[in-house]
Amino acid sequence: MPELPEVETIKRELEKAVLGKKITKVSILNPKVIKEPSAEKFKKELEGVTIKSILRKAKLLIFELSNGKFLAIHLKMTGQLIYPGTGSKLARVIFGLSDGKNLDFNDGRLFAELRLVDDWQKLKFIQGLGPEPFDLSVDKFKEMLANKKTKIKPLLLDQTFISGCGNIYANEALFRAKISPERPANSLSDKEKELLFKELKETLKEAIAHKGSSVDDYVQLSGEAGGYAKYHKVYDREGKPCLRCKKTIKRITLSGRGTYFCPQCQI
DNA sequence: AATGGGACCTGCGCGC
DNA sequence: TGCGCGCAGGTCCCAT
Repeated sequence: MPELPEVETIKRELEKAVLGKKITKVSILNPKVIKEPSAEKFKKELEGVTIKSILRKAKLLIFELSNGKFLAIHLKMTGQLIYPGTGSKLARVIFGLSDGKNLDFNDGRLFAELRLVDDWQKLKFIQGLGPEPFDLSVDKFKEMLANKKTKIKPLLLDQTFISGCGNIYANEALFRAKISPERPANSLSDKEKELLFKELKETLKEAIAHKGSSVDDYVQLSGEAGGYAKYHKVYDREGKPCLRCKKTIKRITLSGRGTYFCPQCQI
């Protein structure tokens, strides 16, 4: 489900909603989503602790807890955090809080991963992450693309290369930079690399400002939809006219992911 | 080394 | 109304 802007939205809302509150009860409705430690330990070690801070690293949410541990949540495709909880049939873990309300963790497809760990920085996923676009200089970005023969779009989705961008925003950034998703990364001119880098950051920033894109399952912490989907210029617009040149938007599959682009103005 | 396909799962929308 | 199919925002693993 969510990419960097969606996870950032949830992070900011969690800070307002649950910071300083105690987790009084953990109800595990489907233990499949708990990757470590065991479901029993997970419950035992979380009950009674206070939420001290909320962090985000790429698409990973991290709760810093008063017992020195960290709860790391990756929402993957369909994970949701909802507060106050509503007891959806897709709720997999329900955290009862000291304010009498629940924080629900929902996940239709059961891809999401919850981990209670001593040190989030040691997580394999974290160790493999490339830099977020906001932590990169344009020069470094250009240098990173220089030796890459891979198609640019799959490269933008490679979290070990650059982290935080997912399928929607990769499509959007390439459209805005007028670059074909199939171009080998090292074939981009300096100007194109600069433009792509700028558009990628701007797309992510705009998406954060609108509290994310509600496509399929993503919602804000309150359960409300995010507002950015109506500003998408190319994602999910197959068969519709390009907003720049009116040519029909095409959909292809690149490394297994739906890829939308304008065959005329993205070159 | 890099790429591609399948796996992990469930639910939804579509065409028939 | 019901069924089967294709599709889904992410990541990991394995084969080539």
